[in-house]
Amino acid sequence: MSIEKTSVRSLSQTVKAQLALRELVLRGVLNPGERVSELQMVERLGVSRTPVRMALVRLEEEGLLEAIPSGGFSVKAFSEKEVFVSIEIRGTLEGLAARLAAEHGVSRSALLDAAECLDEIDHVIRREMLEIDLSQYVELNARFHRILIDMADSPPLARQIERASALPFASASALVPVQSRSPELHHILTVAQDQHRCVLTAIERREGSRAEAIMREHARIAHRNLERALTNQRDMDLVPGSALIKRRIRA
Amino acid sequence: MSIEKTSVRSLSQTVKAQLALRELVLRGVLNPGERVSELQMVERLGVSRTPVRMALVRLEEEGLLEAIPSGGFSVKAFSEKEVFVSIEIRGTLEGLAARLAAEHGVSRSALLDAAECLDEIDHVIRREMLEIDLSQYVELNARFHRILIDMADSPPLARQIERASALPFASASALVPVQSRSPELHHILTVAQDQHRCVLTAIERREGSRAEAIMREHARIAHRNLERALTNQRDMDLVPGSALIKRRIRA
DNA sequence: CTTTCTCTTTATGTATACAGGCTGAGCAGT
DNA sequence: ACTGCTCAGCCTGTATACATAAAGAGAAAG
Repeated sequence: MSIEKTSVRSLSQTVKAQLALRELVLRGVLNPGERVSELQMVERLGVSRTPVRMALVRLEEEGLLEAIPSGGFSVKAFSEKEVFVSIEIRGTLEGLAARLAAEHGVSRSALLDAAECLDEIDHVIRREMLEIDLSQYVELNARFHRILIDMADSPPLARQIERASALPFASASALVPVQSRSPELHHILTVAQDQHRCVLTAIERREGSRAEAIMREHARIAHRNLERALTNQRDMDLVPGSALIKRRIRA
Repeated sequence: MSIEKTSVRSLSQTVKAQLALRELVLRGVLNPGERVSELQMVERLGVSRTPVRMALVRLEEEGLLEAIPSGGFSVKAFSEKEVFVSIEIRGTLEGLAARLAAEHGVSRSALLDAAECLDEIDHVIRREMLEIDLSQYVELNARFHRILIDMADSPPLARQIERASALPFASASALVPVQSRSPELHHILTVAQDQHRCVLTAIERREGSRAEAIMREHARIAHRNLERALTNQRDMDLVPGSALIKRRIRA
């Protein structure tokens, strides 16, 4: 988020390489399965081998690359099923976070922060039926999810969720833009926002099991969005990292 | 497992450094919070800076180290709560795996493999009431959990579980040895084994929700073991990575 | 006696040279 | 024409030199 504001000059070579390389992978410039040669990246990114190497290791950790047994890395390919499971994993972990938050109880101020965030989302959704500012929604949605994870107050869980969300198509608001051309857009956002409200209420009332169930179901909205994109080819460009998904022939 | 058989000579310098460094951290030679200097490790491990650096990055990914903002890494410290949550995360993910396996359905041969493994565990447990070979139990237990994860047939999930189990005290059979001196040993193993049987039955019958619940509860046996070790100081040496856990004063 | 500033020491980040192994192309033999 | 082998090119793993930034010690000033 705020890291974007940092000037490119101030970034370390490693971070620079990591960002550039991730972009290359996500945009599909590097094809899935293809080997990523260090030297080629050296001349393409303009940094030396050491930072490139570092970036490769970190991108493997992120799940965008995979290690080749004989050495080096290749661009990872994902089956449709793997994408669905990745979303399910994220939802499950967020569900756990919501349950922990509910069971431990959370501070008044955290609840107020969350509620305020939801009010802002309401404002974005209801402003006018048409022309919803999706980028604003995406940002607020991400913020709400972040608040929720903070409520769990468990660094290991936060870390694990972060890892699960590192896959470009698995993060909380990655697939929201898929609906941008859909007539159901307003409908789906309304449902999602209701889940937001419900989970917050559940946490407030210490209803752990309910909070967990809601967050799981909430993540499945992403399933639907993905399903939509897989059916309507033209919506696939709205899916981040779609270049990595190996399409199956669909009836 | 089988990697242990590989001669040290054949291992890459990076892997060698990684193993040695992990050992140093786990045995508490390096204290939590302490900075891990590359150069010191170079002379202690007998490899050059590059592999040491690589090992540091990988151990950070494992969760044993954490990056220092100004550069470098330090040994991570875990609160008791964080350890409990780490176990809960592992259990939750294994629960998801069990549910997926149940819902997708599993091949006959996988079910037979699992059943055979459980028979072997029975054999170990029932052999004689006293003197159970715990190391054998630990290995078979790990094998069963592995089979279960394979049943889910989801590389992303397997990967995530692997990550969650990377923390030394969070893995499936890490805390089993804590009971070695306990009179309840046989009792607890019996209960755990029953859960193994039940989850397998649930998967076979496609009872996804039940399979999930059982695996979650199964992981909570580790909670109990940890609680025991935290109460009885003398059992703490049986907890892997206990050096990393910052004890709270207990009433 | 405490505090602050400076200087020295040492840490990491980066670049690059070197060695060993893998891959693939081309050639020879069947 | 096909198959197997050899060799060359390239790629990664490793070591190390250099630059820059941080941390700590020591001295001087308040």
